[in-house]
Amino acid sequence: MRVSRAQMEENHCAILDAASRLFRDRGFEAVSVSEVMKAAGFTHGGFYGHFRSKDDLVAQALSHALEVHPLAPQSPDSSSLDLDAIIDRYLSPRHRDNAAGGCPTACLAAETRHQPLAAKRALTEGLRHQLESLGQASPEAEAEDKRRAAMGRWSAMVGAVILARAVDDPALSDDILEQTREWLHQDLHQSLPQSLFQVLPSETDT
Amino acid sequence: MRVSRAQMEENHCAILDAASRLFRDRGFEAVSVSEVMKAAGFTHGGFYGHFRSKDDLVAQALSHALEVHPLAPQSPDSSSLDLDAIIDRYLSPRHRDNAAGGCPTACLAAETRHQPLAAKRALTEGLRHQLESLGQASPEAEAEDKRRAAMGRWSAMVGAVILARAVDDPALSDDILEQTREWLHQDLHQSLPQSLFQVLPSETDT
DNA sequence: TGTACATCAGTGAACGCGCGTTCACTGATGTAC
DNA sequence: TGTACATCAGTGAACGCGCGTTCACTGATGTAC
Repeated sequence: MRVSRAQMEENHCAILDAASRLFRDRGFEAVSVSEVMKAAGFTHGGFYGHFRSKDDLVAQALSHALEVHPLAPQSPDSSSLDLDAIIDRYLSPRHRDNAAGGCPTACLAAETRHQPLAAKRALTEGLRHQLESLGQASPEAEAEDKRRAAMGRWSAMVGAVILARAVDDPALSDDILEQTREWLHQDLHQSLPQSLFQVLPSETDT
Repeated sequence: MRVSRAQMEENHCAILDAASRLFRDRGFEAVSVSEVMKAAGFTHGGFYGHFRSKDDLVAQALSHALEVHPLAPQSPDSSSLDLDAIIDRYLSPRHRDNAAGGCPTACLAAETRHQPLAAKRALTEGLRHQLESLGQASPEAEAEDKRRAAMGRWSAMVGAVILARAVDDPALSDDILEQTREWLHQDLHQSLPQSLFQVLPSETDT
């Protein structure tokens, strides 16, 4: 049952797609090689024609997921990335409930701590891009402030989705998303007129 | 080799302590029942005299860890919980590098998504306490604002530690902790003179 | 362009291994007298 | 208080199971002529 080279590449991609979804939904360890192959439409035997090991699949699937899943939808006019919209989208019940199709970082970053170097490297690379995107979308004036805000906001976004997913009580889960969302919006609109706050201390002194 | 009732309770606690450390260090799935028993100083056979299943251990160990590990050290004068100090402690390289003895939420919240109800319930309960503590330590005036800030800050703290631990590059890891720390401090000191910002808009108008 | 054959992507049975769990056994504890 | 015995916490061999991985095989693909 040999298959054309183009078909094989397509199959490889199909395996990565299936793995990416299954891993995000249930974690690296809970998903078996056989399950991934079955989800992609194959039997488990062919696996080692595509990957050296399960660890190799984990690293490639993570990298694949992070490439395919950009932080923000590429808008037509690329300069107007709306940070408010990104935050609302990310911290929505819809995203929380759709782990399989959602942000790989929120699903897999914590697990990646226990994975071999290659997976960690893939996550690190993806994280750099996410921080870059978020930094570009930040209203802060200085590059240093953009970077700081990107790291703080991204930590809060990822953390909130992780906590909202782990919690048993739906009301608390919704609240974590909603309050973190509003807290970030508040911070965002306070820091918009950045120059104002540097004037403030002298004003209060007089 | 029967053992006194008091001794048995002590042993039960020793197993929970061992499990709590091992789970935080390497995750629920990567640690076997045998390993936990060995670390506690026993053989694996005795396990089912203490727990109904591994799932039961997971839930009890998580609950135990969250009880033993309070968010803030109980200071002598309990009203002066220093939020700055809590943030610095939590987002320190020392905490990042000491997962086995660190905050259970940062280590296990993400994994708890894949665990049975009992574990989720334990985490939910622990999270409520952590949010309560953080809310009490918050400088915001209104209860609603305290709660919102507690959720936002806690998401950022947990998220930053998770990301810092997952990343391969030590410089980036340090940076995530440091920038998130400073970002939270900034937010904290901006929101301290809360009443000031309500006056601000009218002042800028004149 | 058509034929003959080597290549190799995918199949499915089989492997060793470590997991969670069970159970007959041991011997110190707790208790009845 | 001292003795005889039932209880049961902990031991360690054994279990079935699913995992990651291997390999002889199949048959369509790619190629040499």
